[in-house]
Amino acid sequence: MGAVQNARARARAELTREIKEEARRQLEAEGASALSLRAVARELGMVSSALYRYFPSRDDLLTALIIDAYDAVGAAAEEADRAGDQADIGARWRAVCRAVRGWALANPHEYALVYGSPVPGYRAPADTIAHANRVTDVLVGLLRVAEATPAAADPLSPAMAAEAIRLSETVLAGIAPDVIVRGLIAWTQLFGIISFELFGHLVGSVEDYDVLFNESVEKMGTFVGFGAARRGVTRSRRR
Amino acid sequence: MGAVQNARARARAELTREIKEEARRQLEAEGASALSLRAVARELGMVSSALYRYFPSRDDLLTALIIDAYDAVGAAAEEADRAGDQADIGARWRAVCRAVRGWALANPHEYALVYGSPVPGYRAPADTIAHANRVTDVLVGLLRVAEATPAAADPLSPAMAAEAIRLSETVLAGIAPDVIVRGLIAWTQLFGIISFELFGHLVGSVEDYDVLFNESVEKMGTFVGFGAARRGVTRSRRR
DNA sequence: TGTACATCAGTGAACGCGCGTTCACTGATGTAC
DNA sequence: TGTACATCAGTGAACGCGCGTTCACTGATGTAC
Repeated sequence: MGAVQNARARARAELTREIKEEARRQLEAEGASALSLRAVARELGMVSSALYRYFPSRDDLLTALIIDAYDAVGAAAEEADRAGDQADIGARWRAVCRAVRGWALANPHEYALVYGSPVPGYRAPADTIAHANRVTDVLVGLLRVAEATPAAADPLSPAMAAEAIRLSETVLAGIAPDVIVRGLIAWTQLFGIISFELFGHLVGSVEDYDVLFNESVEKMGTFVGFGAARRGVTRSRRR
Repeated sequence: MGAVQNARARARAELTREIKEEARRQLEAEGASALSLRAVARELGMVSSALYRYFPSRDDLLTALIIDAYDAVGAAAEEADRAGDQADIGARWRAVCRAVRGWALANPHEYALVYGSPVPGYRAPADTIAHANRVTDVLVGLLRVAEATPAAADPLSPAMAAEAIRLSETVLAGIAPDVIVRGLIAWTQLFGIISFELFGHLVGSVEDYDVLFNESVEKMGTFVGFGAARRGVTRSRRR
């Protein structure tokens, strides 16, 4: 257990990383279901059976990639959230949305791996959940400091109110029910528009996806109740 | 070219339909990339090479399934739109949204086939576009009769306004720029929330997805500007 | 510091599998005269 | 209505391929005394 074994351990960690990197490269080229242990091994100049020293099966490699993807998008969102003025909730919302989309555009197949169709024949193990929650928790952090909207103007249905109140008393403690619901709607919209862009469903409508995305972020930010002075901020940022 | 050849042609059409049906069944079981000509043939009691009389390649079969899926969701939306009071735009929006979700829940793998991650190694030919547009056109029809919102209260960014004006003068003639943008946002939200539900990203938040979906439809309907008396209608429908 | 032993990474062959596609063929169905 | 010919659906064997996983093995790296 001295420095020498650490050397072996370090070599192991290094190769594990390289395997995942190569697997990620193949993901970009072919998609998740085409990911092949043999091809990864071939590319690394190893024999396919050697990979079993690092991952007990193909599915475990896939799981590792999924966890990495969730971690990457989560980290991107966290970083964007921390970067700016913490008091400017509108700016934080914008930054988080852009970070998620930026990561998705830079890593389209990893995005598809976790937010697209589930990989056929693959069941995600429970330990992916914590990693999936990282990015969600960033939104929850924002909702916690969002201004409560005048709910009376547009009340929730009784069933929805009951659900939202339950959440606001447990996992989402401290967030107004109306804000929870609006947050969920904005959150699904965010991933909806990113998926539509990535998967080609915006072709033939708008031409400049940046412009549409930014507008969408603005309007949904207002919808949730992220700040009022947002317009001015946005305008000055845009120029 | 008499009744007799029609018999042969009918047999051909029948088997073509059966092949697609079986393929769809396998889609449900395994996902798109696992769709196998040999398995389809096996299940139909044919030899695999016989399928080549009906589809020139596996990709062509996949294309046929994609076209059918787009047609099915499009038809569901059209029918829902036509079913109710044409003057009640809010009710039509609700009906269309529920029809899309209903179809998606009933045919999750077909939904994933067209709205999930693109199938690796497969390029959709151009003739799928017309079918993809069917469901979109239903939304466009609604936007055409939506009340223009008081745009001055929440103006579009200059770049967005330019894009939206271009659309309102060409493919989306007659629809106010602000309504176009809000329609796009609501549309991506609709598919975003359906995808999140189907792909398991709502697990751990809300429990009753029906309730959340309906609330989302209400709020996004208001957002776009589909009717003002919607609340009353909704409430009475819900009971 | 030196030696005996244990751990571990990587090899290479093999198993058993399913896939898409091609091709020459048989026999049934339809057409023309 | 009957016959010669053309069209078409479906067969069965084969090609060439890649896959995940197992297993007995070699040799290098690390550990204990």
